Parts: sequence; C-alpha cells; structure tokens
Amino acid sequence: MKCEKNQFNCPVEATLSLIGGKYKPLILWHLIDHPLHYMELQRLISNATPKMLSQQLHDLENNGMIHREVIPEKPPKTVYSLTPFGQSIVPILDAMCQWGNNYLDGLDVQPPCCQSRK
Amino acid sequence: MKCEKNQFNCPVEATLSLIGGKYKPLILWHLIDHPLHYMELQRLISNATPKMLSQQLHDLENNGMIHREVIPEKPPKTVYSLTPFGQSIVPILDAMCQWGNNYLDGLDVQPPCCQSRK
DNA sequence: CAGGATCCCATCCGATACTG
DNA sequence: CAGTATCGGATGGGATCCTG
Repeated sequence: MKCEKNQFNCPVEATLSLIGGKYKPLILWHLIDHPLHYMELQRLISNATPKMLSQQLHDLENNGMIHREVIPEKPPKTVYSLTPFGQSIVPILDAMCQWGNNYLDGLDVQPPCCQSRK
Repeated sequence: MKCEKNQFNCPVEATLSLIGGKYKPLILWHLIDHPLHYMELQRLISNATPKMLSQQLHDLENNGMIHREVIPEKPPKTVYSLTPFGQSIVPILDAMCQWGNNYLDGLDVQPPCCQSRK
C-alpha cells in the first residue's frame, strides 16, 4: 500500500496505509520492547528478502513510525527503534494481534509468533 | 489482499488478510448500525466501481464477515448485514478509525466520513 | 554488515460495457 | 436493481546478484 497524504475513503484507510505493508506490523511488533539491528530483524522475519525488509523499513521511517540510526563502526551497524508516533499505534497492533489469535485458534492454526505480548 | 488460511507471519497479518482490501473496512463500517442494500452501499462508497464493490462484498461474505440475502421481488433487492463474526471485529475498526482521525487531524486533512461513531 | 540494482511475476484495482 | 465480463494499468512482492 501507498503511504501518501491523498484522500482516504475513511480514517481506517489512512491507518492501513501506514501499517498495511506485508511485513510492517511484524516489524513494529518486534520493535515494541527494544531497538533492533537490521540483522536481528532479518533473522526474526526470515522469509522477508533483504529488499522487502529494507523497503518496508524505509516506508516506516518516512512515515515517522520508526527511527533509523547508523552507528559508524567496523562492521557497521544500524539500529531501528520506534518513535513516539510509532508507539502510539501499538494499541491497534495489540488489538489486531489478539483478534487474529482468536481467529487462528478457530482454524486450529498455531500462530508462529507473538501469541500475546508480555 | 488474499484471504486464505495459509501461514501468516503474525496474527496481525491474519487480521489484515480479512479487512485489508481497499473498501472492506469502509463496507464493514457502514454496516455496523444497520443492514444496507447494494445500491445504498454503492452510493455511500461512490468511488468504488460496481466490480470492486461486489468483489469485496463477496470476499467478506466468503470469510463469514457479512451475510448476503437476496429478496426475490421486482425490482430485486439484496441486503447485506454483519454476521456475529463480523461484529466481533468492530472494536478494531473503531480503534483504527480513532487513530486515523488523530493522524489526519495532524495533517490538517478533513476525514470524509465516520469521524466518530455514535 | 546493511543494504541497493535489476528483472520479473502475481495481484490489486479501475474503466467501460453489458445482462438477468 | 444488482450485479458480471473484459481489458489493461498500477502496485506489491520475490529472486538473484552486487557493493560501500
């Protein structure tokens, strides 16, 4: 999904335009409790290709949801963390995760991660 | 987005697979308080083409979120309404709508509909 | 290590026209 | 009224290879 400031049919559309990307909810989810390096995210979201991961990270950064900091070392590191704006959307992720778990339960599917937070 | 029962990276993905379509949240939103006819939905969601609207309606029906009842009259009528399963996801829509309104406020954009419910 | 570049395919979505 | 059929463009997402 695009992340522009165009007209939306509904505020819900606006919300989805920010977190509707394939790996975006998952990225945000992993960043809730602590910042992570690119490599750690790559390992946690292993079926995302590097291209997809960095693309989604850039989208989230451009929308102000996450902060990207490069640490000039050898080897170089990049740390991603939630901004306050990104934090503000966590309750929605929580609600969606909880509902999604109930739904998957009904299908007898084991969710691969984040069954519940905390 | 597709709506299959495949593997999801995250329960949030499962949720998005059901309500992530372009007009799905809006359709569900309009059906919260009362059932609607196809034509009423078409009028409320005027920039959806008939093809898109009926496609999204079918998706929602196949996933058990809405109920479709054909009333054999002349002229024919079709009534769409939320199922209990569809009702169960309303809190998420509420949360997303509320957050989206705050977000759009910050952009000085007037949301076109459903500023708040009730 | 953290990604960018390139190529390509699947799906989403819109416009227009038509039907029981 | 309540859709379906068809075509085509836009976008999302994957595979592979390459670089500072």
